[in-house]
Amino acid sequence: MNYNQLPTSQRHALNLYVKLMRASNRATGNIHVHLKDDNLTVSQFGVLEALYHLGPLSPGELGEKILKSNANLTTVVDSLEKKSLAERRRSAEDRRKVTVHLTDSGRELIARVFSRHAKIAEREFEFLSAEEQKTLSGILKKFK
Amino acid sequence: MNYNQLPTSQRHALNLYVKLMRASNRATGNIHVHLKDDNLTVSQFGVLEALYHLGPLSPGELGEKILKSNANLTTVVDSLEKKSLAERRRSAEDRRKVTVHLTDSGRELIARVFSRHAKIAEREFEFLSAEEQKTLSGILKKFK
DNA sequence: GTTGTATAATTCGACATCGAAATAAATGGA
DNA sequence: TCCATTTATTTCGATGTCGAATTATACAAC
Repeated sequence: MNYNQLPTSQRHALNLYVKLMRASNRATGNIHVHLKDDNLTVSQFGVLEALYHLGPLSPGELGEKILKSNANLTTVVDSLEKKSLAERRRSAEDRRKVTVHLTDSGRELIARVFSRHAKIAEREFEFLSAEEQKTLSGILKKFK
Repeated sequence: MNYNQLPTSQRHALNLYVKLMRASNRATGNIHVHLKDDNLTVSQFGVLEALYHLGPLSPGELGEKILKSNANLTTVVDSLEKKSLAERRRSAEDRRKVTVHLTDSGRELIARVFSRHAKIAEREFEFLSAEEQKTLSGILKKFK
């Protein structure tokens, strides 16, 4: 079976889809490598980073940030608590609500890891010219 | 802690990274939804599709195609065999080698699912103009 | 032939992830 | 006040995924 039988627009869309996956996969892969040095998963890093830059958040909010299910957030936060990198605090006014806070050692860790992450991200894209990066960014922004 | 303290190039790279993840996540999410109708995971679909368009492949080759580990391929192929969508054949010349083949019902299924997939991919990107799609494709091609 | 090295796939153990069900707490009527 | 509904999170069960170790086979050098 051959792709050529497809309408052009579909063929182009499929190509675009594959390239998009390949690009994001490559990026994630490289991140993954450096996170392993500090024994963090991508999700754990995502949570720490969100807390670092946005302050305490609920599991629900964290799920939206890192694009994972609520159920999964429970596990991720559990693992961060076990490593004493973050902690849950239950709201006194509304006891259904939980906010997740960085601990001192969590903050110390994410500061270090994030700065490395930023450098790696920079390297990751430096094969594109500033112009290309700008164009790419402009187009990707339209994905909602 | 604030992003603004970072060098501009790092800030831009981080933004780009986030946008890339968001875009690919959105795409995968939509795929996922339609695959569930036929009880396929993204990996299972990837394998079926590769076999459909490229013919019989080894687990190793399939792993490269769908960007998953060899170990995982064993599981994915197992699940396809269990559903009688694909089957392993061991090479007679070199008995270490295995090739995975579509069964008739596998071929029938992937033909149907792939055509739906192509339509969904088309819809997925139609919010971008033909011009933008072309530009995006050109830049993403540079990711190797 | 025997041994060592390379290669292909699988097994194993440890997590990550999801959707659905369960739990807990707040809230807004009758 | 009590009940139904909504909201936030967690638990549960099933899969997916990885890296490392294992198994099976081929091949080359001696």
